[in-house]
Amino acid sequence: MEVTTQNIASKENINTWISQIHTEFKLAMSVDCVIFGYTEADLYVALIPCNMPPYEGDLSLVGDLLHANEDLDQAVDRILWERIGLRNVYCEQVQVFSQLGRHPLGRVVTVAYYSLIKVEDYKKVAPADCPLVWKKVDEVGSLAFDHNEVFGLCLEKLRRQLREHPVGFSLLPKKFTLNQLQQLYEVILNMSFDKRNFRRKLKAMDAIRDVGEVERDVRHRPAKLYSFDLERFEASGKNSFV
Amino acid sequence: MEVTTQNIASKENINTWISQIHTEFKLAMSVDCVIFGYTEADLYVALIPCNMPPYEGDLSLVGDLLHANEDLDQAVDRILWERIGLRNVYCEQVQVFSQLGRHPLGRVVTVAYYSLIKVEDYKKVAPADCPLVWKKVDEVGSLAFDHNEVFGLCLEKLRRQLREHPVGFSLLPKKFTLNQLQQLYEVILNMSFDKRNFRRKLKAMDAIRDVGEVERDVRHRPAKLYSFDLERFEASGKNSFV
DNA sequence: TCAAAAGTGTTAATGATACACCCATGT
DNA sequence: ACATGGGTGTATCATTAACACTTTTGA
Repeated sequence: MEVTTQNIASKENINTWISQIHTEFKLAMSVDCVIFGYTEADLYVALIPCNMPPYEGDLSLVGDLLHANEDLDQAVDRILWERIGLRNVYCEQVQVFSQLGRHPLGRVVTVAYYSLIKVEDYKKVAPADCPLVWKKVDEVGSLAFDHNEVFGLCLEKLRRQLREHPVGFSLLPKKFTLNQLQQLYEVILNMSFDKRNFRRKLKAMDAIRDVGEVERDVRHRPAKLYSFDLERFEASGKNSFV
Repeated sequence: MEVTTQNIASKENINTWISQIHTEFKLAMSVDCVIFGYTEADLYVALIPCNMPPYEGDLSLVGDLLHANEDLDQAVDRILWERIGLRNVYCEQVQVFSQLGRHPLGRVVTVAYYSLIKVEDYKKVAPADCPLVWKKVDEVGSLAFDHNEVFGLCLEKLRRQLREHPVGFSLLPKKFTLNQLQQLYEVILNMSFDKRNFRRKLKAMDAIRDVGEVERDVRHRPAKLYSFDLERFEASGKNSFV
């Protein structure tokens, strides 16, 4: 930290604020969603062809401008509804990108969010004319704008959150087997876990509850079903999943 | 996650974007800085009296509008220079607050940052007419706008970062004693550590280097001086301080 | 010689990792 | 009966937490 002589701002008053807010500013905000799509085999990200010079032909994240009558969280919900056809999707704000010149058409400050959906849920409601492209997260090529940076940060944050918070359960049925849960962690984190250690740790977390049922119609020993128990997890004060 | 029928957005094209960016939007962005001031005894936060109805008389965080020719990081640097008289201050972006109606004068979306300075550095350059008020972080009362929420999140993030990243060294002289370092962790995290365990852990991190000197002019056994060694720390791949 | 803070090791408890076999079901 | 995935326990190692005395300097 450098210490130098002072340079005090001229004091603003209400009138300068009002005039600045209403006249000086012509700035747009957008939201860019890193929509992660989960399957039991892989983690994907939703991309769309970009039609804006100079990025025509590249893929970009799914985004839109913030409207005047909504806050950012509402904008994310709207975008997911309009583009993906899903509501009540798990979302997290990640970071703001405000670099001058990041958008070719003018001053657009964007806020990155990630969200988590099941690809199968999307498939049920996917529009025929929808240009969405799903790429495996480790096969994302060069994206439009600064979207590679945005994507990278969101993937990092997703993985950090998954390790420390009960984030993944929105991707499983209400009742799930422990193997489904482990598979989810393995796919998203791109690593593998020892089955016994994974189970021991998970049970010690007080986050899941045996619902007393088992799988049906499998041609092997049926697995017990569990459900996520948010109350018990929060009461236990434990943290950090794996 | 709820799956329902689709509601596809009408496709936008470049022209709609351009017109939206340039006409629909009249939105201001601001930066609110949670400026943490460190002394060897306490952690403070810098506040200023608010002169904006309906919050006249309350204290608020130090903030300003984002100017047209700067990005957010630059705005933070400018604010710290104008208000505090310091440059090259450690800063981290924390979160965006975009709730409708959060600002009484219009649509202002704010981005929260925290920054770390030494109170003594500020005192050297503090302007006589400057209305800055330093409050201990656990004695912050009710603040203007949504600034209590902003402050709380920034304090949380500071503490998380301090535990996991080499953040605190900007608050110490280039050469410091291990007790100074421990005191810093204790003050910011508001907890105490065992001296031997703290040292063992810190040395195991490969983050500090004995510079072969000792304190002068103390009326007790002089402590060895250490310096932070960023290169060695990054090379070691270790993480998580305490 | 006294006051004041610096410095240093060991033990116990806890948590993490590695590892292999039997079980229940459908076909 | 066999193929398939489900389910379980123990031993080792690494990490963390608790704890008290001697050392060096200035006054």
